[in-house]
Amino acid sequence: MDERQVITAFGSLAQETRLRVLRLLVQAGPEGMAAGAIAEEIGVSPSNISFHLSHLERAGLVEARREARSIIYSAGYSALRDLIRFLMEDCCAGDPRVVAPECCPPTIVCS
Amino acid sequence: MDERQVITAFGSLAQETRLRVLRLLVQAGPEGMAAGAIAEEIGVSPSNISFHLSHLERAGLVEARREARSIIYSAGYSALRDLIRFLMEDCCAGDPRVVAPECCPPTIVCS
DNA sequence: TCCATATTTCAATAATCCTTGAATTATTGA
DNA sequence: TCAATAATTCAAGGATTATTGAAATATGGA
Repeated sequence: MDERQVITAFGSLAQETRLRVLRLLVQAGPEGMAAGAIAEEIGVSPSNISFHLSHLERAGLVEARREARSIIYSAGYSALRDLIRFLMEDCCAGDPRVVAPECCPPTIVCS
Repeated sequence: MDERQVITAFGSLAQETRLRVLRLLVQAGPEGMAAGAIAEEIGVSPSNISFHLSHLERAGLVEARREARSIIYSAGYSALRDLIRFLMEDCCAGDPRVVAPECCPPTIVCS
């Protein structure tokens, strides 16, 4: 993941609708949700959700698959992982002497 | 950390100069760096680095302290932690049955 | 106090991004 | 094939944001 992709990804997350969509999909899990269901849940128009889902997809933060008439979106967990890695890379110059609890991102697990 | 703060924080990271500054400061560790040194390292004007450092500070992503004539900036590690937590909160609906490696952010430590 | 250093603030321009509704495409079932 | 559903694309607007250089503020040393 290069700098340009990371900037696009953070740009995606810096917007109310998209941030809500991504959290919704993170919570929904790998099964994902249809575009229409997302739009209804978030409370925006079809055209608007499409715009924001495209943005998130270009950033790699969500994945899309067709299922009958619907398009199902799910969170791009690996991109989220890469994003965090990019930010914290070589934290504290990798020097064990300055490693402190405040330097480290949390360990988060899904349960 | 509420939604508005999170959006401001991601907005901060969605810009080349600020992203580079934050990574530089994450790597520099808690000691931090003077504004002028950051500007020189990144290659931007004093006025420009000041604009971006203010943005990062408003977002809570960096902290500032005065030391003689310089103002020293350091990474706001706790805000970074909160950001990740906000994104991954209630991942996969907290259902252990759907927990999979792809749902979890990485465990990153500083060395 | 006076000067040099370090950084911030300000105003103006340029660029980017979000929203809206209408039109378009793709899929399914009658 | 025709109609209905699901989603995307397009163009125009209004709003937000980045960049620049000049002026202003704050600090430390002579």
